[in-house]
Amino acid sequence: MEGSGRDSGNALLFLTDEQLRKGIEAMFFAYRGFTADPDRILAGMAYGRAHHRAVHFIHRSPGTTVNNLLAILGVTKQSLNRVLRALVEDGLVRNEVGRRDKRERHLYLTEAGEDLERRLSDAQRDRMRTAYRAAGPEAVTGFRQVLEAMMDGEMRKRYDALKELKG
Amino acid sequence: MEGSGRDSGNALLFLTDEQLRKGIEAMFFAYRGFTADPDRILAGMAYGRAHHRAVHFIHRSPGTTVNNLLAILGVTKQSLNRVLRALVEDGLVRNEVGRRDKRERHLYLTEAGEDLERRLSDAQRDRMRTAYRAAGPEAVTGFRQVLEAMMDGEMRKRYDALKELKG
DNA sequence: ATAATACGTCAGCTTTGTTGACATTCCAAG
DNA sequence: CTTGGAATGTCAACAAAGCTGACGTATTAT
Repeated sequence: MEGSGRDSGNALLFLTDEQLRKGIEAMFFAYRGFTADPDRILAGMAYGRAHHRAVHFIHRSPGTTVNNLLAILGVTKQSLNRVLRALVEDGLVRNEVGRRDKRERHLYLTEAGEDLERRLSDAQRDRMRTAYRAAGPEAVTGFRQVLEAMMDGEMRKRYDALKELKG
Repeated sequence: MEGSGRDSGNALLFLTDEQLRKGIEAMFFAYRGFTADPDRILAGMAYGRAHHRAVHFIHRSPGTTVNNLLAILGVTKQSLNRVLRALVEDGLVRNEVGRRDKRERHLYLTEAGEDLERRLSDAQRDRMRTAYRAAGPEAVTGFRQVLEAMMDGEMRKRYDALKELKG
């Protein structure tokens, strides 16, 4: 039970097409796992992944505006509005007219919203934690490095902006 | 090379909720980048991500059956059939009745199919390569370790099965 | 002979994205 | 104060890609 391929021969072996393909497939299958648990929770209710994302980022940046959320999620306002309307109607999200700029709507989770967020992120964090623990701290560092290098320019900015908030 | 583990205080810092949240968000934004380039290519044609996935796995395992593909992609046959029909009609995928079991249809890419596959995977590989190069070989190892630990059981099996093919 | 498997297909539904058009509210510049 | 543009909300129509359920047809297995 041995080395399972230490790439020690060629220093650039990790850049071969084969290695890249493996990375691509790993990304595909892993993303499945990444979303599987929240998806299961949401399946029963009338919600989907889009609702999860909205709830996540509102929880993360309470008081964020619709436009902000739009840019982070990278969808159209019509698409987001549908999701947001459902969440507001169901009492998970609260809508507050801006004090300084009354055109803006600031978004907050209600208690029920925070409850759902917690259920979803607990499930997702559990999987992430298990994966992190199995891989170890150095692997985690590498994981994050590769992911950050893989982001699109615009998304990378958003990610960095988020990092500054609580990071 | 073992040195990682036992910094008494912070040894488990990578398992805090904050660290896990960062990982979750990195995964979200990175997946955006991961699919962005193929999406752009496919946008013009009448194809989408589903066609890309089908083409990818047929290229990767030529002669695979419909059932096989179904299990790898984790979708219903109706959903896959819609995609496959379009690809066959457009002459990108070839359909061959099984020699041993005539119920099975073995799937192959035509030359046009291989062309598209190459265009798509070149784009995706380029981004992956850039990310790999920026992060370095050790980061890549960690990246893969975390991803593999994040997969669902069933998907993990499929991923491992694929690995053995060209491993 | 019968049951199970592999595949295709029809019909209908859901989620989540898209455009385009249009109204409202409001800030800010002239 | 008027007006242009920004931020938001909403309507309608549509598309991609998933789903369930039902049914048909070869083919293979029992």
